[in-house]
Amino acid sequence: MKLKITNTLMRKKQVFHTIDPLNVRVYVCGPTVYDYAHVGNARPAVVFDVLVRALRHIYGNAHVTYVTNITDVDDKIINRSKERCITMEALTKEIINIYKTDMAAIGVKKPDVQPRATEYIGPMIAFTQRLINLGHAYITNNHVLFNVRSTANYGQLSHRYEKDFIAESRIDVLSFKRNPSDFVLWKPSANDQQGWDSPWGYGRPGWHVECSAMAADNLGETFDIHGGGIDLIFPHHENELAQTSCAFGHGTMANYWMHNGFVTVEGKVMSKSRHNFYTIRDLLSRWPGEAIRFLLLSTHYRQPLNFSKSGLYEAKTQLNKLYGTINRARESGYTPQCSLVQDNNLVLSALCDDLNTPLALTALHQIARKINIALNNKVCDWEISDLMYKLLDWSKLLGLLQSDLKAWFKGDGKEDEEIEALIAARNAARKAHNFREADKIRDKFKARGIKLEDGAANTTWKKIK
RNA sequence: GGCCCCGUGGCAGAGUGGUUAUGCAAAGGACUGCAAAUCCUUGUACAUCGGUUCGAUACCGGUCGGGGCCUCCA
Repeated sequence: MKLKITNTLMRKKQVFHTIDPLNVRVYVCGPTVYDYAHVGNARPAVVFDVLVRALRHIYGNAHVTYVTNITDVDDKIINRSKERCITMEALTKEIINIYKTDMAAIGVKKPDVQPRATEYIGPMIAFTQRLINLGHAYITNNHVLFNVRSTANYGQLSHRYEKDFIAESRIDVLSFKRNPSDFVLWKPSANDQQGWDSPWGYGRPGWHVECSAMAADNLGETFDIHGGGIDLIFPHHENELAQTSCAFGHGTMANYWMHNGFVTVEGKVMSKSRHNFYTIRDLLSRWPGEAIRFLLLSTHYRQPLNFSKSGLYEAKTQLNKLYGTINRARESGYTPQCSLVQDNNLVLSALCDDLNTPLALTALHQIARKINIALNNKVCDWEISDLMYKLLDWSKLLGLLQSDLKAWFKGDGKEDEEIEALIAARNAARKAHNFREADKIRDKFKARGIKLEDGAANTTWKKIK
């Protein structure tokens, strides 16, 4: 099956051809670690996690290299650590730990390499020196600046050209720039600021260099896919592309550029100053990570996504239904078993069409319905086992439905005994036709968010809140 | 001013030049002591105005509405 992806560089959907099928290489821009991850950080993490799962499925687990960086050199970090009166190292260590924990909780697998900018200062200095030597960068006022006029292709990714916006530029430009579009490769730091010694004095790298240096170091001078949020197209990715292609003399840095759409929160623009944002950490205290993941995948990655509590509720409901189907089949004595019947993997085919995750989710519902119909009709044992297998197996591509059923429906097990005792009491009342008492007990369960299901043989329970 | 995206039934959200997903919610039915779960059925949606076409929600153009980016800001 051919994977098709929308390439921002070409502005169209294209069939993906890898440079090397034995080593498919992907780089995605990660977070700047000065604050807790929010849903806007989580979207690219989840989306590209699914892309990488699909690539590993197609090319083989060992034949994909996935790199996402962590930006731990940044003015925001400097400022935040001052505010909190802690060292930058303490701040970034804390935030990185939280980030990794939160991403794991929403099912994001660890990338193969997760380099930190501070670990690559040497390569960044070398990279900058290389650009100076090749005449693409110049030194002025203790800064090293990239000269955008040294390459004819500047603007090819964002389709943004100097002539178009220079007159309307709202931002004051550094007076010593040769051209307003030139950007910083290295800038001086004050003595009390984070910095490193370099041929141009004590200072720190500009924002864009880190990705060029780390991508080249880990993936080579050109690689397959470069991803990130749509806001990164300009200037970040445009500048990375300019630097890398100039430094190495290849026309391009990555063959395919993919960008995920923006996230709004409860219908409004996500804004830190207006306190309109959800951190993953907060959400996890109320909702399963899988519901967060499900919601993020229920909209196509290039579309804008509105992240809302009601959306989370529906995501949870849908997961309850899917897990409920597996649970029902298991309670009927079936186990997942792969049959010899070949079936088109509908999740994979949906993902191959530019990562159509919403369509992939409907494939899950389709199988669930087939299982339920088969269970209702009590026929075809092997078919039920086969469908169960497919539901669970296909879901792996999306990173869903891999949780333990008991954990999903019944929590940590602390209440099990008490609940079972109450159910026994209720069933005794039912047997005695004391339905008023039986319903009273069920109402109590309902108030606790526990749903009872009276089966033919026994009564089972699920937490639904 | 420049570049770009979006507007689908009560809600979420795919897709397609003609047969009109999927999920949630709602209504009816089967089942059940009552429920729940599940299955079945129902609702004829594609901002607006033109154009192309035998035929457009889908292609093109205008309009209206919403959103993003435009240089040290991630």
